[in-house]
Amino acid sequence: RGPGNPSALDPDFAARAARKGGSRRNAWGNQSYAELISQAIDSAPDKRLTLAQIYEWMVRSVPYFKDKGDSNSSAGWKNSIRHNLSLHSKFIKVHNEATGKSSWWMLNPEGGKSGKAPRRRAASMDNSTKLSKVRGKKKASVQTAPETTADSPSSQFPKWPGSPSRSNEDSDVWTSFRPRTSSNASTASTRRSPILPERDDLPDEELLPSLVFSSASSNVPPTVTEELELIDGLNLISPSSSMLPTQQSVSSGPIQRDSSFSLRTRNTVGSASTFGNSLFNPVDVSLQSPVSRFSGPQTLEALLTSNSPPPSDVMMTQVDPILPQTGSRLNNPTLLLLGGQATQNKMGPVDPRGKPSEQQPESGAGALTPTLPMVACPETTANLATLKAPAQLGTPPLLPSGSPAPLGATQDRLPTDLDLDMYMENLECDMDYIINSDLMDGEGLDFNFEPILVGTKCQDPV
DNA sequence: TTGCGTAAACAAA
DNA sequence: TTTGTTTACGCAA
Repeated sequence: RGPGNPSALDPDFAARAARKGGSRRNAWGNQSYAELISQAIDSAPDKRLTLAQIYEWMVRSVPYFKDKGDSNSSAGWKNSIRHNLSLHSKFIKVHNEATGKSSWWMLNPEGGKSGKAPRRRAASMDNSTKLSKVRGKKKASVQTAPETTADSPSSQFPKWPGSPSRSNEDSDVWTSFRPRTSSNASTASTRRSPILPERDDLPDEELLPSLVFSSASSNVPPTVTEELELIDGLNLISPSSSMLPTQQSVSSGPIQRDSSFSLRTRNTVGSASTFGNSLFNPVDVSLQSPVSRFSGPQTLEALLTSNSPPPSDVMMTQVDPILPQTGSRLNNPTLLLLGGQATQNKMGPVDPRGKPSEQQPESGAGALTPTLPMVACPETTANLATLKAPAQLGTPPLLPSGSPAPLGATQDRLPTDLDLDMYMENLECDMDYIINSDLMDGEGLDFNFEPILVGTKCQDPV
């Protein structure tokens, strides 16, 4: 594998190499593929292009590729195009509802971490690498029955296009999407297809909450469903990210979607202009130095103590949603988590999935608060409390060996891996609860349960 | 070491 | 076949 001798396989290599002596980095100029693709997408009226359209743009707009549109000579650079699209988190794939059409490719409003997707073979086997490997393996082995069962998470996502109670007129372009990474996540970045079945590939800390919401959203009235979808979207990037909303915001921008999600997101973000004309720069700044958004004691204090919604734009933009393994990113969610905890008494149950980073601002906006407690298992809340309380006292008995590195207001900061553990625990509880008290009961999924009863169930899930 | 270009394996549509 | 993901390699800065 791999090109031993590029010139042997790349007929343009010589020409390119020849020009390297000059000012050109590549045969077509100094722009990288990623930059060209960005340019192509940016030049599109809708700020989105299919792969084929990107090809077309290249052939049309880049002299070097003008005579390389035929399949004979295009394999190489098209492969590179695809490679770059997949590789860079700055590009996001958006499901194209039109049948037979390939996905839309858009620019990640958050800049995609200055291009590189977080799942490359950077450090040897960091979290992202592990995740990607796991995901890759799963993809190869699992990938089962996407969109099959009625109650599978996927069955709910097709609703996204129509956005139940909203306009359907644009359903063919309504593109539910998620960060590839998540990445999400995500995560992991990853990056994931908008198709929900890929949630099966999510690491547990992401999968579980997703299932929670999926189960809920597929069994609630449309209006509530929409709310939950919103949360689900948020949750996809949880426990700490805010990418999806941002992307939603952008997707609703150029695509002109009429969705409460996007509207709310805009409101939450504070100003859609954040991702308006310049899709990268404003957010890039926050990405490059996310902590700086919190460096101000006022902001931090507000996060930790204020009952009023903190600056929502901070909440929605400060975290890098794609790099859950990024320490700088995790710091913020940790703070946010604690911020949510700090306001727990005032605000009621804390989302067990540890995403007060979304909840808090949303609660302030009154948008999500009613729905979040629905899946908040009191036990997990209790666990959270038991975990958090000592931590807040500066004695983290349940903490892994990591040192919290207390400093000032951040003395509550927990080790990042603890965060994950906490998520896991909380999520497990959610799952147990959902499975045992709802799915197994066969009583339908009524999430409008009483917290007290829920607490009982959670205490003894079996 | 990192970013980039390139090739290629592989899978899904 | 096209699209998309991922891995691997070599090169240059």
